[in-house]
Amino acid sequence: MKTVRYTNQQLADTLYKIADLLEIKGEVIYKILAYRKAAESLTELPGDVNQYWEEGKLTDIPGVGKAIAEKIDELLSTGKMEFQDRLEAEVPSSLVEVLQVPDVGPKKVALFWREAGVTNLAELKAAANDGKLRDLPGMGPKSEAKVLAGIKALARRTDRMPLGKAWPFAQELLVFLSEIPGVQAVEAAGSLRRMRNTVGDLDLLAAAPDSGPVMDAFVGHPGVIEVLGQGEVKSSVEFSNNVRVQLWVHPPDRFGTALQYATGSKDHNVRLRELAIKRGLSLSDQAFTTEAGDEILCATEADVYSQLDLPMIPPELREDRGEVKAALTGNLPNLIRTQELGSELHTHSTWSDGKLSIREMAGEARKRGKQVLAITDHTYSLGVAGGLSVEELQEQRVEIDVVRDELGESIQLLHGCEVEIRADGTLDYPDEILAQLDIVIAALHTGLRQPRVRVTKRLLNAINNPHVDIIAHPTGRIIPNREGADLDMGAIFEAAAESGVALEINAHPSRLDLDDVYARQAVDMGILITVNTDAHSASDMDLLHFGVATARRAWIEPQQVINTWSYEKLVGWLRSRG
DNA sequence: GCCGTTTTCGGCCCGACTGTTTTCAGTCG
Repeated sequence: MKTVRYTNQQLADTLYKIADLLEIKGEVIYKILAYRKAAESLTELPGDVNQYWEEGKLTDIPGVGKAIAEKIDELLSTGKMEFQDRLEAEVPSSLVEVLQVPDVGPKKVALFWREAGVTNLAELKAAANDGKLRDLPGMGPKSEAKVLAGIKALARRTDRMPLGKAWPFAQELLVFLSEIPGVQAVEAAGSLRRMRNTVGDLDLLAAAPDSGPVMDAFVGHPGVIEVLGQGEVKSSVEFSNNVRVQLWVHPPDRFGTALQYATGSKDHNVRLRELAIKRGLSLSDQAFTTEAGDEILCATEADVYSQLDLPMIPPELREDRGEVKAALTGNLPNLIRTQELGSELHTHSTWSDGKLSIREMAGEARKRGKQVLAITDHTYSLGVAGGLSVEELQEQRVEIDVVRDELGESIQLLHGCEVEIRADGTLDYPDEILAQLDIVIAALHTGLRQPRVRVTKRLLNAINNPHVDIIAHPTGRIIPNREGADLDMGAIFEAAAESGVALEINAHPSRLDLDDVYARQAVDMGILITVNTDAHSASDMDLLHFGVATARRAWIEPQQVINTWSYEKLVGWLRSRG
């Protein structure tokens, strides 16, 4: 009998904590890594862990074997885990916060705990201030000062930043780097290059024959407030906006291995190293090395992959989600590209909360090479966004027709709406009004905190309405502050597959909703995807590539996304839906 | 503790940087 409900994330957090405590305790590293791997796997799991548990399929989760499955089972059945309780009796769990301090790892935490009686952050700070750490083995005045600096850094450390913040800042720094004399190439690496929806530290690379002057110029950037480290190959700094940036500088003939290494992900790189080892090679950020000790240099990433007899794997796929196997067997997807999206199907005008008129939006869309633009303003329940009444919608239709006449064939305008799914699950316009529109998008904006069953039912109502063509930003999450609604995604996907409605990947970097994991699950079930900017202004239209990146992370190919279809095919599909 | 197109046992990436050391340990990515 089930007594406790844990979300995937809560369970993952428990496993992460166990890993931290084991590490402080001094367990063998591979046991710790196993717990972390299982935790990471849970955070990425598309389905609900409770369902795996109910079906007795916990060990189907990658990284979850017999031992961890038993512990999860105990926790979900009884709400307790004896292993964890015993561990916490042995190692104070408040030491986990001490482990968060930069430059303080498990060995130091154990040292401070066992030798100086430190059990939490406050005690660590007091001990460092009192000069009690400097005389411990392996410590000294500099290390003690580093602990205090680390505590300060921890206090001001912000969480991972949204991609929408990291991206423009990285572009700015890349321009700065590219202008340093001697620099031949620059590139952003890390999770930014893989286009994860949030980014921790920025990882940047420069190719230059002589790294010294580049490093000097980098740490001398006017925005740098602290140099955390500076070496020949790597330097690390903190900027005044609290963003930490690492720069690697490699000679041009080693740029390929360096870029591949720095792009990650860690797990993807592990897979590549395994392949290298099978070929008698070891792979590092510097080069391949043969067993005889000879180096094989790679100037480009394509060289790195080709050395392993692999096609180039796009950065967005490098998450160890089967991409290496797919590459080996010639089954990499033909990933969608931004320029293939000829239609923008979710935009707003001054009729509701947009900044531009219909005429101006059409001009901006045309400027960006669009052949089709749908105007989909909010409906009246969403008062804060100036939603349209039925009468206003009819007036808007008149204006659409006028602009259509002006534009001729240069761009096709669709008249639609983003119809509100009300708190009771009904839609804002009656069916006969929806039927008159070229395209209907339905979306949740309110009542996102309703209980799972209720909020899921609202969305199902919309999916099952024959006039609804698209579900916009399905979960309603806002990065980084707002969790999405507690939806039963399994039920949502089944209904969407059945009704043929398209699910949106909203391209705004604060949404990216559906996320990559859900989107991949959706297309695997044959559900159509639409990628839209939800533009409220001209500049919003330039955010499309974030949505496309999310689609690429979901292994999505062009034909699965309705925005790539010809106008005729798109309209045919819309008409067939009533 | 997990895992298997060489394996059910024996692996599990590896190098840069820093501060403490006189050759290495800890941390990080």
